[in-house]
Amino acid sequence: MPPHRPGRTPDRLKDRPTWLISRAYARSAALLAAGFEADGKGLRGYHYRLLVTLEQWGPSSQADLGRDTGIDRSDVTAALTELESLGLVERRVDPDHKRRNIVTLTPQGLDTLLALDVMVDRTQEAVLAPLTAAQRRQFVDLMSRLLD
Amino acid sequence: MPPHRPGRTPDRLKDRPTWLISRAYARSAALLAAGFEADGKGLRGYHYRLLVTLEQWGPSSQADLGRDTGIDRSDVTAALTELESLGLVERRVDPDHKRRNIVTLTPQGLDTLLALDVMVDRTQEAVLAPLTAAQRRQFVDLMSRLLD
DNA sequence: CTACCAATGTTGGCATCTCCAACATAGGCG
DNA sequence: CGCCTATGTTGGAGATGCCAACATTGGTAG
Repeated sequence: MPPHRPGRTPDRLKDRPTWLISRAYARSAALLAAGFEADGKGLRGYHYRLLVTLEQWGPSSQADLGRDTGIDRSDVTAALTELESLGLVERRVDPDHKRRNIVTLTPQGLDTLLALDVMVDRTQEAVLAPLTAAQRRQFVDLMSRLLD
Repeated sequence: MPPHRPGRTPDRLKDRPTWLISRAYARSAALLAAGFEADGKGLRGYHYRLLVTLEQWGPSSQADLGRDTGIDRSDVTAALTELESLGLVERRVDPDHKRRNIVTLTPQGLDTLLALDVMVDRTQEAVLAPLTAAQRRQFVDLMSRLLD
């Protein structure tokens, strides 16, 4: 996976945040995709985000999962169907609000999440490799501000 | 355009560089897409990257353009065909290396590029809005290091 | 209480970006 | 001369992100 062999990056681009962000995303997404691929269960970023969110806040509605993960309602539906067919989550109708589904993480779902965590952490290391520890802290700080 | 109303971002995600990068990319890409859309010529990021690169280094082969922009050869071909049909670039066979195309920016292509530059610059401002001037410099510096 | 409005889950579709495989052609190099 | 590589092209694929439309369900304003 050769993410942009640096040919000759034009001046107009090389300092533009949108360009830097898009290049960093390309690299980071490729590394993550390779990690998920190596894992072999056919899961992708959307599934991981959903598992993480369920572990953090427990049973949630699909709409909440969408807001928490930044995934569109329709894509939440599709990803959950896949997770459900793998036995990693369960869906049931909320008895108090019949229009709502309550999604629950299964024990197998938690196991899978913990295994993926290891891979994801290794990927962070690979992405941040060029930075010192202090620079990494700065990076996380600045990126967090950017998303406020 | 509501890019991730911050529902409740899980702790596992909120400090992970890959997560931050993907969220920043989603926002930045959406802003850029809106800008291209408003511009109305049906151009997208690939076209802009190619125009910029041609302006910077003059006539180039498609393979060089691909390396410079991080765009796959096949996608360069498609995007150039669109730019050519709009009269923004010209393609001709290199007389010295008949397997190679030399791509040239037309005057209309330059005009279009300059107009897009204005929009793209405004977008940088929108993306970096939450940061101070000093933080913006830090951000560009750290992101550049990340891509070395 | 009723009528309207909002939220939810679902289906289906679309655009962009990225990458890959295969092919024919043309040059370079042993 | 024969092999290997670079180039341009075609066709395909997957991941991400969005949007529209719909039926259902709840809440709320009148």
